[in-house]
Parts: sequence; structure tokens; C-alpha cells
Amino acid sequence: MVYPAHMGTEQANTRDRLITSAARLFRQKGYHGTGLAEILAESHAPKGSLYHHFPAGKSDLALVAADWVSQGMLEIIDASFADAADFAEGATTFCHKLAKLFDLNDSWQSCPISTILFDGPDNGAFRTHANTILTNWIKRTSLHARELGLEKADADAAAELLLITIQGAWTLARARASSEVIRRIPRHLYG
Amino acid sequence: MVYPAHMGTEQANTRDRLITSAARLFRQKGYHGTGLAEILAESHAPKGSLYHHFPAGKSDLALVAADWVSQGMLEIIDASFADAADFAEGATTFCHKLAKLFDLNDSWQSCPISTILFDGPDNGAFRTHANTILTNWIKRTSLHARELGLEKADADAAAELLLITIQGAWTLARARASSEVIRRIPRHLYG
DNA sequence: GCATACCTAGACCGAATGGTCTAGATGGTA
DNA sequence: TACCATCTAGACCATTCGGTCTAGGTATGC
Repeated sequence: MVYPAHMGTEQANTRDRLITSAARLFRQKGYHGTGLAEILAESHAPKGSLYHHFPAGKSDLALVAADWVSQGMLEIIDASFADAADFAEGATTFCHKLAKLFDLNDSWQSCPISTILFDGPDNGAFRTHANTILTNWIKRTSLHARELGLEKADADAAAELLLITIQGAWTLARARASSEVIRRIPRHLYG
Repeated sequence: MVYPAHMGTEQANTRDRLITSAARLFRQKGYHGTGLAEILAESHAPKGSLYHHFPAGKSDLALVAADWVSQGMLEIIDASFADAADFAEGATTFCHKLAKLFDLNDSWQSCPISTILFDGPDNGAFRTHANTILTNWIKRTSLHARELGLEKADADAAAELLLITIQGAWTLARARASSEVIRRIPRHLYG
């Protein structure tokens, strides 16, 4: 799981426990595949708390959980490119970090966003939200690319290609139950 | 939708109608997001027929539907590389065909396999099945690559990269509700 | 002390879920 | 005609679903 720095592992409050449990379960079993009862059980929260913190219920929680995961991903992107000499090096670090993350979680979790968001109840809002999150990842990556010397157009293209590839590789990795494909990306793209 | 050549558009029998409806709905709303009632209504079949043709019920149907979609994809791969002068040309045709397919269906369907299979009831069997299907696609693509002159290792790598990229691009295309990303793949990889 | 806002707690509900079961229609064969 | 396998038909069932509602606890301010 992606743990953003702003949320430690200590016993969190009810709201945070709901978010992390929901994020984990949605990634593992999908939105419709996860029941409220399961989320409630894992986060040791009663139903009343859920509907207090997330008045719109399940869909509300899913959106917030996706944001939380997204935040973690942005932090990983930043950490990967922070000390990189060029874009390829940063991208390589990025892939390795993700592969490690994949292995850490019994290698089953879906790409952070797609499963959470692609079968939401209301296609419109969920799709838009997923789009925003993915776009943010690409934008952030492109920003690092520019800082490492690429022209705007090249940076955008490199960032889009990298994230698309990671997205697809993550899917294949899950099907194969192996992070190998993710680790192979740098060789594919820059080798 | 991917329509394999072996199944025309004329009024098919109950079993085939169940498969096509299930495939469409699972791709649109996911496995758990689609109810049996919905599939039954769309295919104008009673419950008895479903459990006659697919004794194991929903999961059985999902597996067969995935196979059917997979068959269609293999035919598209073959058609794309049949008259290609080199691998890049075949891959370009492949991407264009998929983009057209994406546009044809109100641009919402998920990548053929991932959504159908990633939130199945039994992780083991479903994951394995998805893996088999994806591997078949890559194998078939690699075969065409070899016929077009690539060495075995290069062919495998090129096929894996292409299919990974398509997988990811399809996801992003769905989030953006636009097939543009899919069309851009050839420029990214071979341009 | 009291009051107030915030949060927890879980009983309860109608609707929808996947799945089972029996009855009947249908077509081929003798 | 009788017979039999194949398939259609849908009533029916237990369970689970997401969501509502009321009541109780708890912290903070006066």
C-alpha cells in the first residue's frame, strides 16, 4: 500500500482508518466487489461513523480513498526524480519503487486508481475523478522531466508514455502475480 | 465490441446471446457491478437457460465471455499484421484498429480482460485465466514480429512492450473518454 | 454543574443479489 | 404414437447489499 508521509502507522482516528481500509480493499477486490461490512470490520468502525464522516456513503469514501492513494503516488514520483541525473534515471527509480511496492502487498493489488474508479456507481463523476488523478500524475512527472532538461513537448510525451506503460505493466504484473514486467520497463523504454 | 468472425450479428441462440451480453456488460460495469438480472434482460433469456448452459453460473459465464473477447482480439492482431511490411507498421495498424473500436462503443468499455477478470469471485482461477489470455495475445504478436524479421528475443520484447502500452493507454483513454492516447502510441514507440 | 457539538454504536429496512428447483415446451427418433 | 434428451421458463429462496435512524457516549466551553 502507498502510505503518504502525512499519515503514520500509529493508531489513526476512525476517519483515517476507514480511508486506508477502503483503499486497500477497493484495490484488492474492486468497488462493487467490496461490501461496506468488510470495510467496517477491517477498520473497526460502526456504520454510524462511516455515514457521519462520509454522508454520501460508499461512493464518497471511494473518492476520498482514491485521493489518498493518489497523494502517495505523487510522493513516490517526487522521491524518484529528486536526485536523478536525467529523466531515464528518475524513471528507472520510479519503476523500481513501484515494483517493490507491488511485491510488498502479496502482489495482487490493482493499479491504484483504475479498479477503484472504473466501476463506480455514477460513471460521470467517477470517470472525471480518475481522469483528474491520472492527469496529475502525468503533469507531475512532466514537471520533473522539464527540470531535468527536456523541452515542454518532449517532457509531456515522455511522461505520458512512462505512465501509460506503468499502468499496463501493473495490470500484466497482477495477472502474472509477478513484478518482473514492471522492473523491465526501463530496459524497454530507455535501454 | 469485438465481434469474432465466427459469430455474426444475426439472431444467435440463447447461449451466444448470453455470452455477448455478458461480455458487453462486464466490460462496461465490471464483474460485480453487473447483476444476473441485467444480463438476462439484455439477452432475453430466463434464468433456467443460464444455469443450463453455465452450470457454475455467473463465474462460468464470465470465463467463457472473456474467452470470446480474447478470440476477437486475436483476430484483430492477425488482421493488423497480415499485410504489414514491418513490425512498426503492423503495430500502428493494430493501434488504429483498437482506437476505432474504442470510439465505436461510446468510449467507455474497459480493456477487454482486466475489468472482466480482476474482481472475480475466486482470485486464483480468474487471475490464472486472465494471465493465459494476456499471454496468448503477446505470444501471437511476437509470432508476427518474428515473421516480420525480428529475432526471438527482440520479438518477445517488442510484443510485450506493445501490449503493455496498449493496456495502459486503453485505461487512460477510458478515463479521458477519448481514444487519442491509443492513436498516439505508434508515435511514442516507433516515431 | 450544564449545555452543546461531535462522534460512535448498531438495530433495522427495503431492495437486489446469486442460486435452486420444478414444470413445461420443443425437436429428433423409433 | 410414444419416448427421451435438450432447452426454456420463471417462481421461489436465503443472503447480502447500501443506507437510514435513533440513542448513547465523550470532549470542550461556559
